[in-house]
Amino acid sequence: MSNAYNRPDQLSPELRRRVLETARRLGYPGPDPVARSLRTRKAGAVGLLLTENLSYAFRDPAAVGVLEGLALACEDAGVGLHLVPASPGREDVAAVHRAGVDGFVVYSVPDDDPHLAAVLERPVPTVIIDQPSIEGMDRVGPDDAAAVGKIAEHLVSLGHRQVGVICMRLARERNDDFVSATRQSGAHFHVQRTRLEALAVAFSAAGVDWAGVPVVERFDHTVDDGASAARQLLDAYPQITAVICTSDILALGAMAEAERRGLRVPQDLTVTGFDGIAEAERIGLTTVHQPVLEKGKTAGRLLLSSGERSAPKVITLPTELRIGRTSAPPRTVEEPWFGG
Amino acid sequence: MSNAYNRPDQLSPELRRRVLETARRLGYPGPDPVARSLRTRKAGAVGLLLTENLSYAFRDPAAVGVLEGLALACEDAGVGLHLVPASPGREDVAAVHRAGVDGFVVYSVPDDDPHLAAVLERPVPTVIIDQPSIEGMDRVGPDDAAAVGKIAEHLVSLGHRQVGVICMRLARERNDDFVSATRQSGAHFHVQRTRLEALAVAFSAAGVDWAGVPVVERFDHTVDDGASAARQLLDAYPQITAVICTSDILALGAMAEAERRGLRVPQDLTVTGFDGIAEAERIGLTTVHQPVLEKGKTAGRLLLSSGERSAPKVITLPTELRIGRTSAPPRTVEEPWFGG
DNA sequence: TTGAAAGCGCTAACAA
DNA sequence: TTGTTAGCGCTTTCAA
Repeated sequence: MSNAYNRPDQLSPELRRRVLETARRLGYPGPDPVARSLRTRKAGAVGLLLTENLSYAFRDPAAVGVLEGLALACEDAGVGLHLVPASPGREDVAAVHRAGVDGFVVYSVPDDDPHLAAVLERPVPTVIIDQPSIEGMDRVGPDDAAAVGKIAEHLVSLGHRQVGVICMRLARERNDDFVSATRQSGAHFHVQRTRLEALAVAFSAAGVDWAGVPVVERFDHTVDDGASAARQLLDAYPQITAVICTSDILALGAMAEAERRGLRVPQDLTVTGFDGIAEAERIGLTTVHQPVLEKGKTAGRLLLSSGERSAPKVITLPTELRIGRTSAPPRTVEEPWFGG
Repeated sequence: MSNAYNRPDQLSPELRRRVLETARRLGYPGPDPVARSLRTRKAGAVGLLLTENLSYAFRDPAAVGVLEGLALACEDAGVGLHLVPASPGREDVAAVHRAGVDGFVVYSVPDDDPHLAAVLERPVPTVIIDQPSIEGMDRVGPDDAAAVGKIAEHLVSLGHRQVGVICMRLARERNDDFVSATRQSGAHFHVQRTRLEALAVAFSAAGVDWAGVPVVERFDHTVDDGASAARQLLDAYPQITAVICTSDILALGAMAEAERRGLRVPQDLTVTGFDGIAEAERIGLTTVHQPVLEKGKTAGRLLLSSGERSAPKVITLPTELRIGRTSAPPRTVEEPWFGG
């Protein structure tokens, strides 16, 4: 019987036909996939753990690109992609335990996420995209430090010394405010921490006191939050000549806020992003482009080929500084004894 | 043992602790989700069948919105969302058989899709979004005929009589060309067929001979295809005053082509879309808005509550005509004996 | 070539 | 309160 469905060549066509016809007549709906999975020890699906709020994830083209790439890799391999229900608030880890999958892709979660811990307890291969960075685990992501270094270099060479930073959340607890040095160095999001550290290194090297550089954090990753962060930043530090954002989405918000205040970009204010989403390209945002589709694809392929490896693999994807129309030298300060 | 994991209240905390600790010491990774699913007859996941090419699906905000809504509904219910690997070309239906899910959501597939047939053979509840429309099955979608009727009415009242149509694919076979009457009426995509029929009814009522209205079809759903379709349409029928597109994505392409030809919209050419995606709103496209997020959410909830029903349910979502800056009365033809 | 049976790992019902 | 066992539906091995 099983043979009729799975091994057509192992029995006579005539018998196969008869078996299948009888099965249909009896209302047999075909082999049960779950029972088959139990027996064959193959679920035929890859789990995706994503603890960002879905509404923000689906509105960020960079995240959608990763998702698309992963879905493409799964499609190529003929396996399903199982989105694990998990949101930042919910502590319900059961969904991770319940997921019938052959492996997990973890996309951009904090190092202390309980869902992540649950994934790591599962006896299946796991690939991490972006963060966290865990010793001995497969990971795919850009070289954040180098990428941000390019941005910093660009700004320093333009002459910017008074800069401000807008970053995504640094921990699971909300802090829509300025960030202390402690919070920066203790950030649970590896990507954000690395980017801030790289900025600190680069600007310190240029003679800027990093302790004096304001960093504003936003929990939610939306254009509006980018705008409100820019407002908070510029209200407190109007002398800032460049706003460095750790994502294009936040940078789009900063651009909107600049316009609202009547600041021309880049003449009055320089704004930079990170990711290289289509809309950023369209408006000419100075940013770092990373190949998000490739990131998802690579992670999927890495996971699906993980049987063939023993040593953990970390794949670093290339990034490219894209200088657009939103960065320029800072405006020369009018000397007071010259002006009116 | 099972109780220790699943029914903490059925045994003493002390015993539970001891059992769990011993389990950990022995390297027991927790209950196997597949075996559990087999036993409980619950997979804890919803399947999503989407036979559109992923690259196009993820680039269309209307599709992403549906996906997001569905994912949200699943998250609320604590069940996973299983993307079934299926692309338009691939005839490999096995993935549908292999998916360990408690039900399917089918999103916008042709009525003769083999994957769809495979889904319908599975003994699990199924909800269809948009198409196909199958008697006796749960379905969620807008009233396409009424929605397109509003567009047609709007154009007729503006005075348009010479119109052209750009539509998405009408069958699984590629036909990037003009559409014959037979192909129109025999279209395997219910949504497209309905929209064309509604246009035929409305324009016929306004005294326009529908047989004389050119309809151009595109297999791939991209902005570029919209542009090439507009080119084909306007090259052959330069007298057209309005281009009706069955999606915003196609309309964006038509807009680009109009600009390329030096046609001002709406003075020289009226362009309309369908869906109401954010970018359409941003550029002021005249279109019909449909609540895509709600569509996905509603479908998910409908599926997850399908145990409580017996009669099939068809849910029609509201649509709204949004008149933007891309529609205006046709340019008055300069009478030859007046002009130069 | 065809049929029979063991057992995948779990849960739920029942026995002690 | 705790321990035992049948059986979910399949695949695969082995016997006929």
